[in-house]
Amino acid sequence: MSKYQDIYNQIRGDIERGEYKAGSTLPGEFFLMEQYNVSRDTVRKALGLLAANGYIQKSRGVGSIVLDINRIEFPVSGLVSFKELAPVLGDHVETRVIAFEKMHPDERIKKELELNDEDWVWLIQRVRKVDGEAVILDTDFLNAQIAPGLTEEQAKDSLFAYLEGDLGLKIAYAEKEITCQAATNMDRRWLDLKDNNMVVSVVSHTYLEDTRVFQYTSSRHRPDKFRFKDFARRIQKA
Amino acid sequence: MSKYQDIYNQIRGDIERGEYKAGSTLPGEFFLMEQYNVSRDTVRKALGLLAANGYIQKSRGVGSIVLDINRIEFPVSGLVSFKELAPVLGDHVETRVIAFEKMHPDERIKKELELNDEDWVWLIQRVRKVDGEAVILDTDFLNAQIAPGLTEEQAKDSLFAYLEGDLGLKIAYAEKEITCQAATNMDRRWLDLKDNNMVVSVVSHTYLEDTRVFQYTSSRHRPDKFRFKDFARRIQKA
DNA sequence: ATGTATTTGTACGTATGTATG
DNA sequence: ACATACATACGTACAAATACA
Repeated sequence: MSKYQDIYNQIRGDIERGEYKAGSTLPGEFFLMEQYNVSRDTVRKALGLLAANGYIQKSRGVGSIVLDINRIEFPVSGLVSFKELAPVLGDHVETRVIAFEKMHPDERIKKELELNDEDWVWLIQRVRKVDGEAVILDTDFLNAQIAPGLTEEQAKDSLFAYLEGDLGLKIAYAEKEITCQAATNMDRRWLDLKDNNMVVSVVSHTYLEDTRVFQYTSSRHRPDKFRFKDFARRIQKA
Repeated sequence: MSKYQDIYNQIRGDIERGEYKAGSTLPGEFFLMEQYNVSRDTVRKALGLLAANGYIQKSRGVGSIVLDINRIEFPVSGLVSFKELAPVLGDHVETRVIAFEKMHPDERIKKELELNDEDWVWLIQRVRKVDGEAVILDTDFLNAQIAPGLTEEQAKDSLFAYLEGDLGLKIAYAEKEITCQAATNMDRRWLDLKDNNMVVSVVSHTYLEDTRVFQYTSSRHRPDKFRFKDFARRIQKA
């Protein structure tokens, strides 16, 4: 862990614990330099992370203003695994693995994961229950060349933990697309849809640091249980 | 415009025009220093912007790899006004203003915009037509203390252009929440919902650089025309 | 209205660390 | 073992926006 990440985590903790209150300004950069005994560059990198993640708003001539973190609740946006998200969703979260097999990709998956006919993929389907109701149906395709020794236990626990922790892979970024779609028979079979005839579809491609796609996921949500929160900064135009 | 923003825009243009091809690596930081005759710090700030916006993936010991920008199409995520988004949505985009008045806020709006009883807000309702179909119903509440002289013409054109251009306000960030909801009578009255009985709701608070909320918006979309794209980076854990 | 201090932003330079190939 | 490339961290100087006396 680098110095600026340490300082980021410390200040973030201070904000989350309310030691820096929403609406107040943080100590200035030169003060923080002394407090942490680092250069201004290091302080500014830490503050940059805080700004990017919605903890502060920096303003020239004014200072760094602490934002109201309660309003944002927690990053349901970003790139976070279901397991990491679970504490936010509620107390009773379960995952049931309904399919787990190694197979050759069909045309669609070959294209999504940039594979050839002779390559292998893992197909993993999981139903997520929150408070006893099946509300999310995840279908994952993983490049099996990248994660050859995957087990069903790991799929039930957390794919990300296995890939990052055990394999040492670096998950870098993802593209997601959210749309609404008519419920399919699969949706009706596995989800407690009640009288909903639509689902919210979140399709994502996940990439490693070397820019290889390793995961293609379709996540289908019961609409009344779907919620996506986003924190977006305005990009200055030319 | 600062040097690093210039360089960001130039390299971004080169990527969008295909002069740097997806999968290739950009020239190294030291090469770019010479090419643009700037310091490494300046080059790295430009590359940092490119990485944050999904144009490149930086990798230590390897270089900065150009990502496939066609896949992402264009930032439907982020903080972008409807007018700025229009070119992406299609050729025939119209806005009709169906309500425009200055009023006192009710309890709900007072809370959302952090106002008092005696304050004023603008209520603006707009229907967005894409290819002849009414698919989005926007309801905006604006702090009228911040934008006193707003006109219906400006509301029809672009609120952001007025606020940033004419008033010189700095729009900094927004929080958005996406959910699905049952269609209301208002939705059915103004939108071409066909046989949809739900809408996708995007509720957002928009903030100025001094962290004042100035806009609270409810944007209701016909589900089959709703699409949200997101580019998310993985945050390294402690 | 003016000047001064404060605060963040930009830009430059240098050195060393770390991962990759 | 070596060269290459990005990452971190230190330093300095000045610019630009804001706040306040």
